[in-house]
Amino acid sequence: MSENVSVYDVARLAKVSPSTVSNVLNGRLDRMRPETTERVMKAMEQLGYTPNQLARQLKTGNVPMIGLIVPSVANPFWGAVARNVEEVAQSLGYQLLLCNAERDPEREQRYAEAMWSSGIRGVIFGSSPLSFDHLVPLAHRGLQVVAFDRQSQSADQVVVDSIGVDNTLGARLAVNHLLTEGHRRIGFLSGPIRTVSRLDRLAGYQAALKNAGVEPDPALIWEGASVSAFGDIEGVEMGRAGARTLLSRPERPTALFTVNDMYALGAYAGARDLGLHVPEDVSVIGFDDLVPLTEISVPMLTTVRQPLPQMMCEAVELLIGRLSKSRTGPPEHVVIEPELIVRESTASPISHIAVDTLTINKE
Amino acid sequence: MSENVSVYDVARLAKVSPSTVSNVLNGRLDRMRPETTERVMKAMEQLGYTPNQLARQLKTGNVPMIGLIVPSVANPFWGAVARNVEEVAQSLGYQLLLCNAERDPEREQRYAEAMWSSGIRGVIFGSSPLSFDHLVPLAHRGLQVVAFDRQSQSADQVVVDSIGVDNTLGARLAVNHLLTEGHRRIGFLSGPIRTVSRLDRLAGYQAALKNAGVEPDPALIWEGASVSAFGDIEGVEMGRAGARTLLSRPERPTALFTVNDMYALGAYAGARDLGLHVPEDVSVIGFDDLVPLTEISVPMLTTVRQPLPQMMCEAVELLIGRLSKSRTGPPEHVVIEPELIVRESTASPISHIAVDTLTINKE
DNA sequence: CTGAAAGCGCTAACAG
DNA sequence: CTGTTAGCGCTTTCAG
Repeated sequence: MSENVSVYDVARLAKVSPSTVSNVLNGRLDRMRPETTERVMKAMEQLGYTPNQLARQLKTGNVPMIGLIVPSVANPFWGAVARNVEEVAQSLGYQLLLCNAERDPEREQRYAEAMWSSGIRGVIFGSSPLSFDHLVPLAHRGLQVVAFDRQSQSADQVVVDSIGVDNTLGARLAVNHLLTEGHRRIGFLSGPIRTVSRLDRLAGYQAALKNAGVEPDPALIWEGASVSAFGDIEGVEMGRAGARTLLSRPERPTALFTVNDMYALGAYAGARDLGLHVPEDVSVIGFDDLVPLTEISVPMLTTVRQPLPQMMCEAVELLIGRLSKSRTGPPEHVVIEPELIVRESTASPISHIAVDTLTINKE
Repeated sequence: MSENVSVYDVARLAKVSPSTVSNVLNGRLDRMRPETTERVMKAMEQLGYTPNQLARQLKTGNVPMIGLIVPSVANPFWGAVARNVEEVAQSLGYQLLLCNAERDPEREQRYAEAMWSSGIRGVIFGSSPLSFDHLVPLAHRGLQVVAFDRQSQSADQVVVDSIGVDNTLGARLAVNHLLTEGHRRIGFLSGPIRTVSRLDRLAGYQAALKNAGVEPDPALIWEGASVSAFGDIEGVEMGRAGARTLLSRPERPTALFTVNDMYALGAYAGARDLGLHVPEDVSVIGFDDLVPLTEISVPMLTTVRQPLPQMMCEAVELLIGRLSKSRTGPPEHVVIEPELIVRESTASPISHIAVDTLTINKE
């Protein structure tokens, strides 16, 4: 249970001064004879010395750690995000402090403040709330934030870097695919639309319909109310409920575009509840491309892919660029093109026999 | 970009001494006049003062943070673990430092050391490697560790608290269920069996068979070799490959017990690849009960549930009990009884019509 | 090439 | 009730 071996102890044993030990620690070997280095190293080993990072951090102000605030890592999507962020942060010499904020601005702020006061100077927000106003004070003090899936709006009091796919485009890709398959009554399934990403996906959905001369029917837009605090994992439940509702309408939609893959999988269940088959009776298309879930679902899910590895890599590099002062200037917004991954959950509404034989003309 | 408001600044403004400010900070209000408190508070606000946790931690040695080392949060199971750990740690005033070690002992050790040197004194290991020998030095210095799903063996050089389900029992529950359904050729599907939990599940599988007078056939045990570093998410791929292999044997198994739910879902795919149906042609039973995946899969997955919320709650309490010195003494091993959740992926091998009409006699 | 000394911001005796 | 003081363990000028 030894605790307290300090540079002084090492110094004494090696018969040098503490500052020399510090120099060894920091690789400034050019300032001393190789033999001195040697002696110091040996002493460290003998004493089982480990540098106290807290002291170092207090002194230098450098805390090699970034924060990641997500709705909930229990959601496979955010789990994957965390996994990717950790991977690249690690490779850049940073550790990851993870927080689940459950989309609660207060919690977000509390976390961000706690991070700031433990020396963390950069955080990635996965939650992408509509406004970052609650972060203004911290941002003013110098907290760097990069937002996932959210560009700061002109109305914002604080500008942040951001990274994300073009959600509007993604939604249009999805809906256009459905449209060219021949669908006209296309439902939109989502939970509370309180994030820009969801807003954008809805906008893209509506735009694509209008573009094709189809008037969006508000009755086909289902916006579930979040029930519990455990929110995210329930995309499945919400998707299921939403699908049941929409598919029970007198003139039911022939296709469902969902705000993410969990909702889509839930929609499968909802359809099944009503004795409907995917894609024969109803096409379903998701968002995210949560491999491997999308590949093992039956039928395999057609969805819009967000290339997480690249995205999170960019995000971390953006952030660390700021932290290391190697990047300054106005906020950057990296927007990535999403890709439609066509699998088995979408088909023509006319007949499930002639599925692939229709002439498909891209918009 | 202000950084550096210290207790001294506050003290000066409030016309008190730094120690008084410190006392306010630490809620020792009984040591001063209410009006003094008032003045200090006002000064803090005026200056936008935030206590520097690093300094406090350096001074007191208390770092309210615990570490969690898992194979990969991209795996929904570990994501759920992280989620639960964070939840209760948070409620006990601790934050969570998360690391993906990819089951690599070296990485585990590096992380654990980094944690130690930043003042973290307790970590939860999800990876549950076969041996904790690599942690001996840290444990000797006083690092508290609780292992998930792994009791320390007598041969261990270091004893740690642990929490986990009775994996042997879980496996027996699963296999017995299959046995009473009438299955005799039951396959075991797993990735590398290098953790006690997997070892135990295998043992339980074998024990249950023997108990029923069925000689375990080594040819029905499939132990996939881990391919990539991204390991865990690939349970699905491995399960698929394993199922294909086992189900292609001349006398193919009529049921598959998999080491976890991801493998089970992969097994679905493998069966499908061969034109086989679950559960008509082959029963599948998993482990973990990854809700909601198990409930939206088709068919819904029969599996052995690990009650994560309780388990992680226990784990964190165990750990924080040690950290706060409120618990001392020999290592504790909390073992929880797993529960068999029967859904739709298991049926009698004889006929898929008579499924539920057999006389079922529990062992 | 190496050492002495002054803090980083906070806390905790111990005096007053 | 409140102030003085001495560090926590490390880094970093600045002298030797």
